[in-house]
Amino acid sequence: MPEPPHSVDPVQLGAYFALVEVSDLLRYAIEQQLREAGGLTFVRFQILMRLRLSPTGSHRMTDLADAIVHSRSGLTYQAGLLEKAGLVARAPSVDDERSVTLTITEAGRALLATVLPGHEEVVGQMLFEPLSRADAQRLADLLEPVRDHMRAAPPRSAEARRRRT
Amino acid sequence: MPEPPHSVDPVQLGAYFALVEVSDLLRYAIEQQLREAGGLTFVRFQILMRLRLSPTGSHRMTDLADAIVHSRSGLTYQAGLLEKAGLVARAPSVDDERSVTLTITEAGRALLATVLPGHEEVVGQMLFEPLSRADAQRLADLLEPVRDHMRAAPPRSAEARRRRT
DNA sequence: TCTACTTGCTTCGAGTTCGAAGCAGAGCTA
DNA sequence: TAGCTCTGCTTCGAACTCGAAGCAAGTAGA
Repeated sequence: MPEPPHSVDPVQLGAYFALVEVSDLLRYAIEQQLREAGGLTFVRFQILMRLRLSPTGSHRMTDLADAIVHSRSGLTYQAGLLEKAGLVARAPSVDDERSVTLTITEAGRALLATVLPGHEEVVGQMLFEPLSRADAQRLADLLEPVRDHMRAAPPRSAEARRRRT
Repeated sequence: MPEPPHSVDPVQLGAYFALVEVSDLLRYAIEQQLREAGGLTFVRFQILMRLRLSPTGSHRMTDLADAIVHSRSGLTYQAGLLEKAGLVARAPSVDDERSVTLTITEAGRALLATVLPGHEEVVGQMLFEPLSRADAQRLADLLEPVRDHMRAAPPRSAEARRRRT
């Protein structure tokens, strides 16, 4: 007896495709805006944002790498660029000589302030214009558990997997 | 009188952050699986899938570029790799001598067949494990209008914008 | 405390992306 | 049909990403 052709749930498929395309187009639009408004990429913007949101204005390299970029080397590169641009200061950590602490500078905060209104506008127009407040709430309620699930479950990178072995 | 510090709607912020992180982690997990299962990247996988879904098994370069990659040159590069790997055939279009038509080969279909079960498993585990069927439906219902809105609204790329001018 | 392992970051090379520039085929207007 | 413009793709250089390898600082066990 022939197997049924193993069709995937079309609802899941629709959600999956929409998610991929939405995040792809959103990211692309964001990159455009950040580039034009302040010569930033999305990755650098995310690093600055994370630093700014921290009470101390700083983070260790590793923590940023895990959160934003999928490799340490990638973060080293970006940190170098941000430092060269004066948006961030790099210093060895006090407690651990190996560790490097990144701190956002005043120039970094200023650039964020410049760029943020446009950023919010793009996100608002692209993502939230077709969504009511209730829709946004529903979207958050759906995606936040998924995010937590993803964070918990799998090795985040081959590097992390290797280290874990 | 001082302006209120212009706080963004925290619900929207949560949905936005969750979306970015979910799609980022999902994409990364997918890349891993595709690489290990068949030496594919997500971009190449998407190109093959789109070709396979077409009744003729083929598409023009431009259509693929608009859908998957944000530049023509990026697609030229990927098409070259896929052709070299024998997964795709490249031929000038019949009706338009400038245009190039990409067609998936038997080898391409076979590779997709090899890779797809694992792909579905990853997506199922990462994205849909924490979601009920009804949740998946809700997610699709939320994101599909957003996707349509994004497709309609803005120039997709600087290249496209320039062309339009 | 000496040795072996682990951790945190950097350097390097390979692969991928984009936009600018360029070329050739198609289409339009006089 | 000659000349202009537009369109479709490619080539090129610059920027960015990753994983492997390497180094130095910390940690744990004998």
